[in-house]
Order: sequence, then C-alpha cells, then structure tokens
Amino acid sequence: MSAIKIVIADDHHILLDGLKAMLAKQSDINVAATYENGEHLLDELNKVKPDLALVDINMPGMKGPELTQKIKELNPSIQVITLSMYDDAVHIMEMIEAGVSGYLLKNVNDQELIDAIRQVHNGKMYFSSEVSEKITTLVMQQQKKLQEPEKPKLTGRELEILKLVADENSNAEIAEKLFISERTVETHRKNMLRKTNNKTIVGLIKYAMEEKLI
Amino acid sequence: MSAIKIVIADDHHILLDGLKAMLAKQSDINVAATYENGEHLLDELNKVKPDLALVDINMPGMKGPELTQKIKELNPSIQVITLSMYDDAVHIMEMIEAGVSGYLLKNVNDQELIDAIRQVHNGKMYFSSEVSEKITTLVMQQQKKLQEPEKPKLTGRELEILKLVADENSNAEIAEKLFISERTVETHRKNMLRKTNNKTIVGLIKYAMEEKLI
DNA sequence: TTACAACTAAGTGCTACCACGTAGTATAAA
DNA sequence: TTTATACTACGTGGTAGCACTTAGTTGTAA
Repeated sequence: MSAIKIVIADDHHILLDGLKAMLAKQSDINVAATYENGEHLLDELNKVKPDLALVDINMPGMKGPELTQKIKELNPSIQVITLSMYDDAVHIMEMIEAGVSGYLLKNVNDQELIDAIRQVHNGKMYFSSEVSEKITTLVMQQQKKLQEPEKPKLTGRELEILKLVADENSNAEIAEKLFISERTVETHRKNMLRKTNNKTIVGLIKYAMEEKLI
Repeated sequence: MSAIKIVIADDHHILLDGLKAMLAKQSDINVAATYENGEHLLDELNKVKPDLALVDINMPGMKGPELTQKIKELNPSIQVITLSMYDDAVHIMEMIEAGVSGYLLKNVNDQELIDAIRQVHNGKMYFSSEVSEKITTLVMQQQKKLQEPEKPKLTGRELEILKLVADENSNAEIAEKLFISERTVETHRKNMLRKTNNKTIVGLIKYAMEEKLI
C-alpha cells in the first residue's frame, strides 16, 4: 500500500516545519507540499493531487471553512483535516459544514495526529476529545430546542407597547403616545402576559430582556 | 555582549522543536533548555539561571500565570514572555498581573519573536499588536468606569427581596417567605427604586438584569 | 460614645394595574 | 365564503403597589 500523500497549509511556519519533520518520519505518510496560505494550496491542488490536506483554520486571506469548501469542490475525494486553536462551537460547526473529516486542536500530540491522518484516510472521521464533547453538547442542545415549544411571537403592536412599558411609561402615558385607549393598552398587556406565560409584568420584562426584544 | 540565555516551556513539542531550531540560528540568543511543563522548568531554574523564560500559557499542570509568579518569586530578574493562543482580556490581564514582560500570540512570526526577546531583555515590555489593542481597550474601559458615577449598591437583604420580586412573588408572598411584614418588603422595594433611580419595578428589573443581579 | 447604615415596621390614601368578560373592524389565509 | 388573527375598545370590581412619613433596633465604624 502506497504512502498517504498529504499537503499542509499553515501560516505559522514554525509549526509547519515541525509538522513536516515529524510526519516525514512516518513511512506511510508522504508530505508532498506545504503552503503558507490557502490560495497557494488551491493553485497547486490539481498538480500535486494529494490524498489529504491538513489545513489551519485561521490563516491570513482565505480562512479554513472557505478553503475546505474549495478543496472539496475541486476534488471531493481529497480528505481535509483541520488544525485549529479554537475549540468553540462556531468554528467547529463551520468546518464540519464545510466538509472536514477531522478537527484537531493545535495542542494535539504527534501520535494522535498520525492516528487521525490514518483514520481519515481510511474513510473514517476523527475529532479530538474536546471537539467531540462540544459536538455532543451541540447536538443535545439542538434536540432540546426541537422539543421545546416554539417561543410565543408577539405582534408588532404588542412589541411597540412592550417597549414603552419597559421604558417605565404608565398605561395612560402609552395610550396617549399611541393615540389609543388605555383599555386597549391593557388588553395588549394582558395578551402578552398570556402568550408568554407570565403572571406579572416583571416576568414579561425578564422574557423581553432574555429574548433581546427591548 | 554575551548571548541572551533563555529557557522555554511548552507542552506542544512540535512547536517547541521549531522554536528551538529557529532561535538557535540567532547568534545573540542561546536556548539553554526546553521543558514540556512548568514544574520541570522551575526545578531547574536555579541551576540553569536563564535571563529570560518563554512560557506557554496553557500547559497541563501549572498554567501560565502561576508559573510566571513562581519564576518571579524565585528570581525577579528573570524576564518572562508568554506565548499564548488566547487574545482575550482575562488571559492577558492574568499574565500581566503575574508579571510578564511580554505577551505574544502563537501566530507570531520569527522576526517578531526575536525582536520581542531582545526588547524584553533590554528591560522594555513587548506585546503583539492584537494584545496591545486589547490592553488599550481595557484601560479605556477602566477609565470610563472611574468616570461613571458608582453604581448604587444594594444590600444583601435588598438583593434577596429583588430576586423574589423578579420571581414574580407578590409583596405578601415575599413577606411570608422571609417572615417579615409586608410593610418592610415595601420599604425595601422603595429603597431599591430610590437607589437605582427608577420610577417603577420595571426599571428595577431591567437594572437587575443588566447588572446580572438576578 | 457618637454617628451611621441596615433592617425592621407602621399608617394612610391614591391609583395603576389586573382579572374577567364582551365585542366590533380589518386583513389575510383556507 | 368562512375562519383566524391582529388590533381596537369598554365595564366593573378588586387589590397590589406606590407616595409620603415616621421611627425603633442592631451592628459597626469613627
């Protein structure tokens, strides 16, 4: 079986040199080329024809998600593993959506990186443990959201009145400002309380602030 | 003038190797030792007697701030530069408080790192531009805070009542729960309104949420 | 020992808000 | 055309909250 041909893009060339040296020691891995940015990697992609690309997530110019997408567009059979210093949900999700097969944090050790490369080359996916945890949490949150009853939507008029209430206007003042009857203002308040499952205006204000409505 | 004797602690040994190789090329810099964690560095500090320590901020075991403090305790003349992948205010401030002379992000290029080492060795401080910006912002926020009228402080009892109010308890319910008179509850509410410059409970709840009191 | 802050408590009267019900009009969706 | 939603509006009655004031007790700082 021939060596896994990989290319690397990382603007941090101290790391790049280290990676290259370390991976060169592996008989089943062949570092075909390294690049300091995504554009150069893309330029040579069709010429080099790697099996796998190891890309930094945060480079000057093209960022990880965009680079990954472009690699996948040019040749979907090329696997992409990202090396990231970010373990937050946003970065992870962006990269997964872009089509990475692996997501490693930059504090990864040699063996784990090599394992990840081999595993991804065998058609599996690889995420370091911190990243896996984040993904699990995200999936759970997503499911929880789906189970939750959808949030009550306030109408435009109701929001208008809510803002005035939050501004410490009395019902009489609101009625005056909106040229409507004080009764109407009360009706709107009542409807909002019902929709948001609150007993008093206090709960409504808390709801509004949590939902950033005011 | 003799070479600057430095030691490096970083658990990411790919980076460690790269750093060592790169710095070794500088005639005025002598990498005396490298360590994979802070404890080892401290153990040998008195033996090696470096001029300057380059430390990672996030290592297994002892973290950057603690390590920096200990280095400074053992020998205040040793300068510390940290290499961090975090550019947030909390990490930066912790390291500055711990006594670092430089704070560089891990995407630093060779020349900037070398410049930083030389500059810090000459008794100056060095922060990479992103870090400087953060510090500037922080200082400005601090000054703004000082100019602002100090926020009214609510007493413990008042906070207790505020939380119950925010939980949609009526004054009567609060009185019952706290074994005090309803009058007293009213007095506390009134005092809070006065202190926070609010007319109604709505403003007080908004204040409490903004200040994360509830 | 004085002075102050915090917590407690009370009286009185007003009114803003709430509960509950009813209902007409306009607009958009089915 | 029917149905649903949003917006409008009114009545009645009850009460929670607010304004304004005064004041005793306790702990602590000066």
